[in-house]
Amino acid sequence: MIFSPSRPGIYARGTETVDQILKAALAVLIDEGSDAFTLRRIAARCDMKVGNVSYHFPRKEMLIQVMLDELVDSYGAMMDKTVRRPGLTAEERLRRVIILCLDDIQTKRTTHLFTELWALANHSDFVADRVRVFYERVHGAIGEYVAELNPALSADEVHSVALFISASMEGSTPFLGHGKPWAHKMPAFTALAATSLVHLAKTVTSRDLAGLMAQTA
Amino acid sequence: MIFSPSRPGIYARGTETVDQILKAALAVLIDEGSDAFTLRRIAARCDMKVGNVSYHFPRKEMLIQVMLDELVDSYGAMMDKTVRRPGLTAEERLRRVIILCLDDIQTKRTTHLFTELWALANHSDFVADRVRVFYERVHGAIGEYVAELNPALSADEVHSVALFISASMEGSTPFLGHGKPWAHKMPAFTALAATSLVHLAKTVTSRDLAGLMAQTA
Amino acid sequence: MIFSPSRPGIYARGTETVDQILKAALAVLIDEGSDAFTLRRIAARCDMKVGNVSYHFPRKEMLIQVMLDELVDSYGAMMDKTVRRPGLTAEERLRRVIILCLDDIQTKRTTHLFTELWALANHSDFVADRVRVFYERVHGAIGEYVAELNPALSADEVHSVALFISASMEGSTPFLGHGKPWAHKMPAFTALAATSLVHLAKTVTSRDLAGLMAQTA
Amino acid sequence: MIFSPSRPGIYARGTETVDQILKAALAVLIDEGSDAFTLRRIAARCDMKVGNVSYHFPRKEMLIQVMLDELVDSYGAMMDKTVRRPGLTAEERLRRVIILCLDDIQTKRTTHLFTELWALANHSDFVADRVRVFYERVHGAIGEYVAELNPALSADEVHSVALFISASMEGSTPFLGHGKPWAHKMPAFTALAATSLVHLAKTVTSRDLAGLMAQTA
DNA sequence: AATGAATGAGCGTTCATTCAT
DNA sequence: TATGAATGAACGCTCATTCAT
Repeated sequence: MIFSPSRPGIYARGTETVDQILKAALAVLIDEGSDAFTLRRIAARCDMKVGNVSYHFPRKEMLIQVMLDELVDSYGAMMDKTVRRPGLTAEERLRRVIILCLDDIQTKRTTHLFTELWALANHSDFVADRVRVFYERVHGAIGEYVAELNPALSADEVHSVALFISASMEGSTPFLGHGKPWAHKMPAFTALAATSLVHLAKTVTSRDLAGLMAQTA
Repeated sequence: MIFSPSRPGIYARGTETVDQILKAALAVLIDEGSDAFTLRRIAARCDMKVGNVSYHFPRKEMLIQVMLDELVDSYGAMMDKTVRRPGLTAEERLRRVIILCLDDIQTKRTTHLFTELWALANHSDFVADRVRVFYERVHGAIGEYVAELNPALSADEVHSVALFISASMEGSTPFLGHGKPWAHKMPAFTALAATSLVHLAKTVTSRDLAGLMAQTA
Repeated sequence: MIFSPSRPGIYARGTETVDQILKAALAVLIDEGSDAFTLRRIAARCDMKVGNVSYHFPRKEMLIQVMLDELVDSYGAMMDKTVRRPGLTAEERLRRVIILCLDDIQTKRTTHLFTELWALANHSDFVADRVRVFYERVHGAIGEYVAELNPALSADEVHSVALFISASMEGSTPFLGHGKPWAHKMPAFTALAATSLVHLAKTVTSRDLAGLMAQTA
Repeated sequence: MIFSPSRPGIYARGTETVDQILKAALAVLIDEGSDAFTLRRIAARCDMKVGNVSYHFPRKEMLIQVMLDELVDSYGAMMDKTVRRPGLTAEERLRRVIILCLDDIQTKRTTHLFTELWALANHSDFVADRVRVFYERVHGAIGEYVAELNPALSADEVHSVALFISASMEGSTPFLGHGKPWAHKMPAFTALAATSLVHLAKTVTSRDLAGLMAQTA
């Protein structure tokens, strides 16, 4: 017996196969994009036949859902593990989140994956929901530090600041992400982000968040 | 000229039919996403037959290229028109750019379009190039005001700051764009962005941009 | 130009192709049965590619519907043409209908087709409807002669007699139809049917149709 | 014995599992039609896995054969039990057969099953054979009464009359069977059939069966 | 005896593209 | 210029069957 029966399921081969399919599916999405996200390419990527992929995931939709669930979990776990270390000040923790995120954005995996997910979320309620859940977690973590650094802010204001901090980081993806035109400027970007976003978290006031209804036209 | 010289004149942009096709194509991409971006749906959208779309754009790729060229032009023109008004200070202009961008991000058109383009740019050199050209223009404009507000910065530093400002705005797309989970918080986001990014432009120093090599793991 | 442009449609080839497809589809249903009624076999039968069949009939259901509509029409036309001849008595006309039907039942086409349709009608409302419409026509024609031969019967009684006559004939299909075990006894069957059903039409009374609620249990 | 001797005993009809499968298979054929007659749906219907159905019936064909064998047996037994009662005249027995058959035809089971079998018999020798065997039995029973009621007829003539009587009844299936358009007229049909077919059996002559070669066009 | 896993063939359908009209 | 017709490839999915467990 080659595979360890560490997962649910009677036969070890089955759960191993499911893992291979999920891994291959993610790889296809990352390496070839959502246009190429077909059962045939996924099957080819893990040396299987289409029918077998269909056997384990009777609907393509199911494969996508399991894949995204695991993906969001793994990103959440990564964040928790790296950030929630004892003995660090809120400021230091916020700085670490920022650096962690921007480092991660430089990976091909994250650059490609999240741009695909943002696009898919436009027309898929399921993807939109998974993306929302993930960022709720991220914004929640960032918000904790903001609240600690700036106790005068209301919960809603804290969330707005967290949104801004997160957006400032995520917005680097199409500019400085993997393979993007200004990827080489990520060090400067990271330095600026860490400094200015931490400074913002500490100094932002309710007034800054209560501008007039912003309109130009 | 990219197109085969055997059909001269076809791509004159004023042509009624070609314009209809391009308009329909953009509408499909925005309303239905890149999965649905097929010649059939485009043709249906402008009451034509598939064959006619294929006649005017012998390769689907050509349609995408012409469409994107026009798109980038139109976005660039919009920006120029709104921003480059006489009699405004650099600070006011920068503030206006920020408000303009964030307003625009709230439209379905921009929210859907740019998320799609960021994803397509992962695997299409042409899309990547058009996106790059567009943002070069945006960053150039922003950089002008930054340089004026903060003359101590080098050209490269100005560009880094412009990148950060632009990223902070673009990053709002998947969070507060059209139909996104926190769209209702765009007013607070805009107020915060206008205040903090203008402040950043005025106060950032070379030191802020020269942090240690940012690494965690 | 090979084909005459006698049918609607801009190009003659198209309507000719549609005819070929319909002919091939019917041939597959007759020769291979409803299990083999697939686009691929239909296409193969008329030397086409699957995509072309799909082009002319975007949904398989459409192909079935057009095929059945034409089929019912053609059977109806056949019946009308052969039966409604001038200068014949009602009795002679009824006899001719019977002989015509039983002759027709001996063809492979009719034997196979109607047994398939009866089965398909169990689970397809569309097929059930087409079959019903066809037999309404048949029963109507038979009823005319019955009413003339037996003026004492009410319209409903006439219909009941027509149903019986028609059922007596149709019931021969699985026994004496093409390739069926007792096909060789069709002459005797026809003689008996012609004699006894005409006799029935002339002599049946309201009383014969008003038996007690027939139950055995 | 048709089945491979390498798995002796599997086909003992009393086996619980095999019985469940056969029952489920029949139910699928009746309720969903031959299109839906797949191992998957059969397995689902008896809460088994496809593999288990395949284990008990290594070929789908075998399942069909065993199912049909049992089916024909059960119909034959039903007929024998109900009809062969002591102390009845031949005429009364014939009347009972007619009523029994027409009652039975009104059940969903018989309506659906026999229409399916007639169609399947077109392209399956095995089905054709089972159907033939079943009707031989029916025609034999009917023929007994006909012979008794009409001793002047030869054996072949008796068979022809039995065929006609049986066909008259079976032909009601697609018209007045379960869910068919004129199901509500079955009482009148039954009354007419009982009266006229018994009358026919008693009065038919050799001459009625020896018509000219029946041909029209 | 029963099931999970896997395969290869086939299904209806959609696609971009070509070509004659 | 515009369209009907046709093609070949690919799509997600279902099927009967095989085999190791």
